[in-house]
Amino acid sequence: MAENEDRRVRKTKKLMTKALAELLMQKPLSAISVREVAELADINRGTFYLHYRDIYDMARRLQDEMLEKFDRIVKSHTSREGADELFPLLSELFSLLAENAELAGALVGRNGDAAFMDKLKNIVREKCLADAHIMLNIKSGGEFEYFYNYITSGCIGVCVAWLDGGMRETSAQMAALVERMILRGVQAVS
Amino acid sequence: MAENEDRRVRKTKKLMTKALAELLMQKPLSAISVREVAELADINRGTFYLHYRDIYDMARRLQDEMLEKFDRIVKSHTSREGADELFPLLSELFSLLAENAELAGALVGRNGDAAFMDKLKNIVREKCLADAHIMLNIKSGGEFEYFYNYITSGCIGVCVAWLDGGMRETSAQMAALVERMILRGVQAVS
DNA sequence: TTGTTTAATCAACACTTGTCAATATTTATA
DNA sequence: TATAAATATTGACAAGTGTTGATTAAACAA
Repeated sequence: MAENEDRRVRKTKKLMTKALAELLMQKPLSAISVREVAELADINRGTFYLHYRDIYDMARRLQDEMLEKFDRIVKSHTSREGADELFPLLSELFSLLAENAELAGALVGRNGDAAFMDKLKNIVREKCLADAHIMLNIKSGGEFEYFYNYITSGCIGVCVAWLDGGMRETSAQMAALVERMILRGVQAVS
Repeated sequence: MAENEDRRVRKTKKLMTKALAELLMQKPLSAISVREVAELADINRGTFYLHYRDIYDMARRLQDEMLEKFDRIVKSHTSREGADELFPLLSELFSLLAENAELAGALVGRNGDAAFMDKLKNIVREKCLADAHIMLNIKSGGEFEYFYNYITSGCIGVCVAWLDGGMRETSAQMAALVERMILRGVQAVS
């Protein structure tokens, strides 16, 4: 038991997830039927109901799994003294995205769920709130809101572009790029 | 045009909302069908689709409306100098609940949506974040998280109890009660 | 008040949903 | 390997879904 779940379960879920991700690239969740997912995943429709209550339930649970992974990484990079280096954190996050490129792209893309992105932003917000006074010289207060919205929305935009463009850069390259943009803005490098 | 919508639309939506609220008191959203709502509201099932895409769409939009009203009230009580009196704000919020007792009770009750409550909390959180240093002597930092979670969860609990118990107290009484509990704790009054 | 616009109803439709019991298959493990 | 346990498949079912076009009724504006 590699993942605490029957191999068949893992396989089935992976197939269904891939199918949902593909469909989400084409149309919103409300227009996707269980039948479509099952058909595209090439599993029996009844099998779907062995794992999820309905399409919305499936989407919500996949979102939650992603959020949890995301959160775990962010939290693991909170050193006791306050802030730590940005690069290792970003690097891990981009690796997470790369490992789940299809799903992540779908959740955050054209037909993504705004509520999901809000939750993502809030995780980053917590992190910023905790580190802002050390990591960056932001005084908090009104400025902080703009600061964190800028970073989170900007990052999501960059991630979408990266996933959309076929992930030509490595996770490390992306992490370095984003770190630089956060800390120094978008001035051209020599 | 009293509300910028055809009177028939207002009537239909009110009926559907009431029906959904009643059903939500009995079972979770995922177990409620469009047919049930239409039947209980005594409208044609087709009419439902004139207004909402499906059951989830309906619930989400009702939630959003409540959140917006809630937010508007909270924001309207942010004076320029920072914090203002707690009582008038609470009073308005309890009036809002009273005006929408059925729906509010359903959204926040046994079969309520955790995500909805989270959003509610976040509105209060913003408010607290803005006023904490003046309104109360909280130093921010770690304490703040506990502080605001205590207040928000506590308030939701009180509201559920109030709506559940048939709203025997007036909005003003509830506002006064909650204000006292927030500022001075739950010591008995003479 | 009258004419125009908009909303609600109704019946019908092909399709999807969620569930079931029976069965077959895969997995873990003794 | 043989066995028990867990998972997936199949086919079938009643119920619910979302949409349509034709019709009726209500609301609005001049």
